[in-house]
Amino acid sequence: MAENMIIASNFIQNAIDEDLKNGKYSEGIHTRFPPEPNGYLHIGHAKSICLNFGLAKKNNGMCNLRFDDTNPTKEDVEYVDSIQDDVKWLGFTWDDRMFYASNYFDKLFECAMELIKAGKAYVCDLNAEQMRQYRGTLTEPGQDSPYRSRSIEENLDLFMRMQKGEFADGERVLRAKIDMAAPNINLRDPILYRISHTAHHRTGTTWCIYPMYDFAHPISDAVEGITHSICTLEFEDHRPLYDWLLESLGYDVAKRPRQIEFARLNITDTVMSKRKLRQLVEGGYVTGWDDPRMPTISGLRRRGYTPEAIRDFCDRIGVAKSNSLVDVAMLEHCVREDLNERADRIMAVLQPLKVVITNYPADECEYMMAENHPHKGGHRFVPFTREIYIEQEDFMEEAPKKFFRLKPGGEVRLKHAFIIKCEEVIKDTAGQIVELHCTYDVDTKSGSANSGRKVKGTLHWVSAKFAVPAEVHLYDYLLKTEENSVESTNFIDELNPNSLEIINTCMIEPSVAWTAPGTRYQFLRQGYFCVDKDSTKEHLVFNRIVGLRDSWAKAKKV
RNA sequence: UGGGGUAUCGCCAAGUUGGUAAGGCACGGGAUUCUGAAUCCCGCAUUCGUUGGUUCGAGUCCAGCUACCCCAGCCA
Repeated sequence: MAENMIIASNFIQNAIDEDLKNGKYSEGIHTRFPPEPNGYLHIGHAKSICLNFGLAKKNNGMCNLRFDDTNPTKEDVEYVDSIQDDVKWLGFTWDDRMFYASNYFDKLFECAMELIKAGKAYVCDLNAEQMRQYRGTLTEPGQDSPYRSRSIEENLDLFMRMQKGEFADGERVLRAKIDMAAPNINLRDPILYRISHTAHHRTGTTWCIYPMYDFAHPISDAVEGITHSICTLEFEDHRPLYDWLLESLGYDVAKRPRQIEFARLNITDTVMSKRKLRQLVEGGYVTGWDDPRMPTISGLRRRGYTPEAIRDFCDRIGVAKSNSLVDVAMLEHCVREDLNERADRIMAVLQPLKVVITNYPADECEYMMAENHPHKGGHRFVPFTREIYIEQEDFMEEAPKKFFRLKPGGEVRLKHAFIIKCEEVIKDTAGQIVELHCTYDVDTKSGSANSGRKVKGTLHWVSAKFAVPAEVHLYDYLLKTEENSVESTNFIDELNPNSLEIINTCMIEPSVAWTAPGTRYQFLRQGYFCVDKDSTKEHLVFNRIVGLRDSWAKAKKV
C-alpha cells in the first residue's frame, strides 16, 4: 500500500510531464520542502512533504529540505530539530541536501545590489504607516513613494549603510521598483529587505537586515536548482513577483524554477493552522505540541499513528486546487487498515465487571493458547481462572433482542477459552450490579475437539488474579462540531471538552506488562492502542489510537 | 466597484485532443466470522454551480450569471 508511493495523477504531475515533454529541465526535476522553523509540523505539512518528496522520487529527481529562516524574530533551533525528526520519521531523506535560506544571505545581498544597479530597486524611507497609505487599496491604485526616484548611487549608498547598521529598525527598507498602480498588490513596489537588529539562530548578529520571503524564496530556489517550487494557494498572487525577480536577475527561462500552487489540507473536527495549534499549546488546552490529540506529526506519532498510515492518507486525499475539508474518517480508515495488518491482538478490559465461574476450581489456572493475529501466526498463553473480568457494557440485565452479548440465562464464548452461561446477577444494596455468577462448559474449550458449539457472542476477558492494571487514555476530536453548528469567531469556544478521557480501571492480560513505549496493539473488540512514551513498568499508560469500527454502536443509536 | 483562484455523489477526487461520468472514504444490504473487527459480494451522480450558445454529440469549446476562497505584514 503506502510503500508503493503511488502518487495518483494530479495536475502538478501533469505539469511536470508537460515540462519534460517540452524538453525543459533536462537535468531532472528537483523539488524542495521549505518549512519556516517557527513551529511544529502538522499533517498539512505531511501532505506537502509527501507531495514534494514523492514527486521527486516518482520522477527520479531529488527533494531538498530547506529551512526558510528569513525572519529571526520568529524562528528558533528548537523547531529545526523537531522538523528534521518529523520528516525523517515520515520516511523521507534529503541525503546531504539540507539547506537554510540564511545560507544565502550573502548571495541575496548581492542580488539586491544587482537590482539596485539595474534601477529595479530602491531604498524607501517611508514608515510602515505611510507605506500602507501609499499602497492604495484593493480597488484603488497606490502612489509612488517620494523616494522612488533616488539615484542608483544614493540607493547603493543607503542600502550599504542599512547593512552596516547605521539605521534603526523600521527606518528604511529596500523595495522593488515595479508598479504602484498594479492591480496585484504584491507588485506595488514590494519590500525586499527590512532592518531588524535581531540575532538570527544561525547567523547570529552578522546581519541587521533580513530579506523578505518574496525576495529570498525564488532566489533560494534558483540557487538550489529547483525546477518545481510547490507551495500553497495563498501564494498564487505572489507568482508574478516570483517570476519578475528571477527574470530581473537574469535567470534562464528554460531552467528557472516554476512555482505551482495547490490547496492546503483541512480535516474535519480539528484545527490546522500553526497559529491555532500554538494557541492550544500556550493556552494549556493540550499538554504540548506532541499531545496525542494534536494533528501535529509529533502528536500523531505519540498517539500511535504510523508513518505508513499518514503517507497512505496523503496519497489518498489527492492534490488539487479546490479548497477542501477532508473527513477525518479517511485518516482513521488509513490507520485502521495499516494497524489491522501489523498490530498484535491482546485482551484488555477497560471497565471491569467481575465474573465468578462457580463450577471452576478456585485454585486452578490453565493457560489458554491465544493467537496474536488472525492470520499472521504467533501465539501466547493467557491465564484463565475462576474469577475473571469482562467489560461492563458486555452485560445487560434487560437486553434487547439484537444484543448478543451476556444476559441473564444467556451464553457467550470467552475468546480463546470457554462458553459460559450467566446464572446469577449479584447486586449491592443500592441495586448496582457488582458481579456475575456463571458456569462454564468444559467441553467448549477453544481448540478442543468439541469446541465447535456456536453462540452468538464472543467476549474478551482477563483473569482477575493475573491481570495487570493500566491507565488508558481515550481521545476524541479536538473540535466537536455538531452538525451544522454555527461558526464561532473563536475556535476555543468550539473545543470539545471531552477530547481526553482517562480511565484508571483498565485491566490488561499479563503478557503485555513489560512492553516498550511506542508498541501498538489491538485491544480485542475495542481498538488500537499504543504504549505512551511516559509509560513505565510500574505505571502502564496506553493511548487509544483509534477505535475499531463499531456497527453495534451504530445499530444502538437507531 | 481591483486582482488572483475554485466550482464533478455526504467527503476527497480522476476525467488525455468534445463521443456519451474512474477510484477511495462514508453510507445501505447480504455472506462469513471464537474480535458485532477484518474479509467477501452487491448497491450508491441519466448527471458534472447556473443560464444560454456552438455541435450529430459537451463535465470537457464559447458567452453571461451565481457562490465560495485568497490578497491592502517592514510574516511566511
